[in-house]
Amino acid sequence: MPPYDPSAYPPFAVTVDLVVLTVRRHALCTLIVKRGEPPFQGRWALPGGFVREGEDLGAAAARELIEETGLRAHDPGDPPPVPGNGAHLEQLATYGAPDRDPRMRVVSVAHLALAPDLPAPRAGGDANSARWATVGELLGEDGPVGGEGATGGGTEGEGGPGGGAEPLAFDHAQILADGVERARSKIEYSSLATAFCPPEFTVGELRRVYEAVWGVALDPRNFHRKVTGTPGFLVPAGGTTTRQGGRPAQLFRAGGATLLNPPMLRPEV
Amino acid sequence: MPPYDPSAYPPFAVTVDLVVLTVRRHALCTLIVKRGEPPFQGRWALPGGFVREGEDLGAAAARELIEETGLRAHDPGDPPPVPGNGAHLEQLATYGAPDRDPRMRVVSVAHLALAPDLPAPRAGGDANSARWATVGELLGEDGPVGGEGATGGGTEGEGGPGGGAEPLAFDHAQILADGVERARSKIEYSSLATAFCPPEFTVGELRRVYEAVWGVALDPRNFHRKVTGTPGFLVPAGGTTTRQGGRPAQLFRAGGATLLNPPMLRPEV
DNA sequence: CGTGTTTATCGTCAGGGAGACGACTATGAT
DNA sequence: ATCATAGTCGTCTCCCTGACGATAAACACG
Repeated sequence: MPPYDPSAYPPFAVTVDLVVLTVRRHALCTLIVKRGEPPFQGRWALPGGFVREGEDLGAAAARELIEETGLRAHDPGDPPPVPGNGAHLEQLATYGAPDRDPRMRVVSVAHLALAPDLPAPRAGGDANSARWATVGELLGEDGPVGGEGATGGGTEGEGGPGGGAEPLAFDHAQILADGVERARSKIEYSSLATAFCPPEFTVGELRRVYEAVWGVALDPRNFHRKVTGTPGFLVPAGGTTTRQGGRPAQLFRAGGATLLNPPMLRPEV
Repeated sequence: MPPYDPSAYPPFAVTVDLVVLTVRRHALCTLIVKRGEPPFQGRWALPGGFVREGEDLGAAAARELIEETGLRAHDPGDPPPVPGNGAHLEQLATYGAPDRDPRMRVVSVAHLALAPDLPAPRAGGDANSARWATVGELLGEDGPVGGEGATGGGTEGEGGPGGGAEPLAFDHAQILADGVERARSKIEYSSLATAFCPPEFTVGELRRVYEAVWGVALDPRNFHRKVTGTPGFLVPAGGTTTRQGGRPAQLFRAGGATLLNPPMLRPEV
């Protein structure tokens, strides 16, 4: 290696971008914000921002998450003290193609956040510049889960009605795709799907999370056997609820186990 | 978000660090280089260097890999045209703690490379400033595989004889640990273990790779049944070899499958 | 040249987990 | 009362895995 040369330290800007996933109305959704300035002004993008001096990467991601959603992140290591409105946050990957930002050389450390369903997004006070979009809408994955699927309801807000919407700014479509794939694969072998649920939830609610993230229908009986039979996955919370209609369901809380062995199997094809 | 402020773009240096793993003498080994200048002068570290202007992150990692080992990286996407001396290379994670480099703010995008056994390391022409070290030696994992284990042989070179050696520079011990864990988990559900093997290899050689990476002993009969029974994992290469002694073994080549379903199960406990 | 050693490869058998699906329970809606 | 909806328990079969016996084909010795 030649001796160090000052010209060997080209300056970079470092940002964090967030793939914030949640499950809303049986569909996997992600938070997007409307860009207020060039480049890509007026286009939708993943939330994010510059890493500050003296700020750790994970801290920058957690700060952005709070700014955009109010969610407090908890580290993957320690179990969430109050799983209430905390989100799982982990590093996803880093994107640094030389031309990914026309202004300057920017390296973005993307993070993945999994959050329970939230009332409404807030974008630093600006209301309609942030929204939840279904992943299928952004990535062109057309394939509803079962009957009505993701395009149901009626208050779909803006965006294209049927087909794919305008693509995300920068390389954010790729980042989103990577984040979704990470989430889809990680709920297979970890208990991370509970991060999409409120502090107390039923087996059916957890199953609907899996169905929304994977985009498949699961057998309620086999799912129930699997999750209740995996030690440490779920612990009974005591009560029951009937908020889904039908027979009251037992309430559970996320157990201490983080790795599922054997894993949940995503149905093939 | 407040309007953009030039002070919000603190300058960073961006580097790539490499966790190059291989299997040598039944032990999982990684490439380390001796630092020639401060900080951590004289200490061992992972190979790496600064990302150049206009250079992609993956390209920088591939360039460093060639500089340090002569190995050409092939992307995970396309199958290696000639699996000869090509290495698997993928992004691992990014490390950017504010104080990880005392000189300046440095964000390092670590990459993981898996390579077949190589004759000898070369460090940009400097011979004895690079070496293969066993992962157990660097991370303090003491637990030989079966009989003699990793500390066998005699030409162990420099470094501490028995116990743990001097810790790696910077946060490279953490990076190495993360890379090893990635490799250990990824050979479970992918055919990546073949990246440790020469272009043609036997089932026994592949089994010894698994044993070295996981640090366990596997049943040869069940392993043989598993890998030969998984479609697309191995394709017969035609010949046989006896380079391991004993009955001649059939030669195989890595098949097209990249994901193993069901996965190879790492024995617990 | 036989014997032991080493490695490869084929078979067998029992146990566990998962998919498919039947049956029953408990609530609200009509 | 009846139906629709959801939850929960059981059963059955198939496949995979782990444990392990047995055979095959090379080499190293005497």
